[in-house]
Amino acid sequence: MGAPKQKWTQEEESALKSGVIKHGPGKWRTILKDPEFSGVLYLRSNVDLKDKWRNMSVMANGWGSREKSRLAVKRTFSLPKQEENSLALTNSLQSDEENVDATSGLQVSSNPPPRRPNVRLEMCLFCFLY
Amino acid sequence: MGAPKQKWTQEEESALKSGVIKHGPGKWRTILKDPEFSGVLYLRSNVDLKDKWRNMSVMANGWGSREKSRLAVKRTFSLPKQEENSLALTNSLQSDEENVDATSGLQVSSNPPPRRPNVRLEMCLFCFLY
DNA sequence: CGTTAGGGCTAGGGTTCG
DNA sequence: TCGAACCCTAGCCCTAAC
Repeated sequence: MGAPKQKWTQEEESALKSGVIKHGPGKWRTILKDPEFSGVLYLRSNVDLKDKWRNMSVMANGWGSREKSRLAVKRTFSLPKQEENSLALTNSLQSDEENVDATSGLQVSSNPPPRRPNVRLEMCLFCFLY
Repeated sequence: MGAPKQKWTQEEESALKSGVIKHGPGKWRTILKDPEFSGVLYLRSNVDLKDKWRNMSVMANGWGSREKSRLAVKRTFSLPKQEENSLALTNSLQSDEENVDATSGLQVSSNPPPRRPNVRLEMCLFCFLY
């Protein structure tokens, strides 16, 4: 196989973070085409960016489920209405509850509506911490 | 601790080998779901299959009980050529030239593997020798 | 058509057990 | 000490939805 496994370098991670801060999470293609990052990420696909961001986000909140802590923190919470470019980092982060899958009501905010960019809390959280 | 370490039986090993020959190495889930083998391997996971195949391959290469100095077994022979994947068990290891990244067809057997991921040389070798 | 979100799978390193 | 069995998870693939 020509590409055994392409590990992410520090530079690539940084570029990805910067890209997310600049364009917002979910804008993988946009980040990729941004001349500011394309030099570093030129051998990554938009899907790669998405996957890497997912991994980074997981690490950012759970920090290693080394142990047995079945955290399963499936925060499917979406942030209430928010624009692409400006990440609402000023939101208060609700303390982690034992949220049992939010199939029940428990909408975070007053705007559960049609649909939104699907910005997960952990992503913003990571953004916050980076 | 509740996990007494389940040693592989001869039947299981045979089923695994047959599965690899039929579906190709790397298709652990496929092998596991194949009714032909699921009866024998029903208490193994796809990861178990992968791990067992790794051990078997190592032994087949003779690296097993001789010197651990072979850290260089970091295979992935970066041979400029192909030597990629060839589950051409029905014919000899074909030596076609293969472009680096292409997802060219090249189906080998009548059972077209939609796409063959990494088939490492040692695996084929083992397959060949078994 | 192109893109993204999310689930699923594998590869490979690491760890445990015998 | 060594090796087989098992765990962890980054990276990658597949698919649906749009």
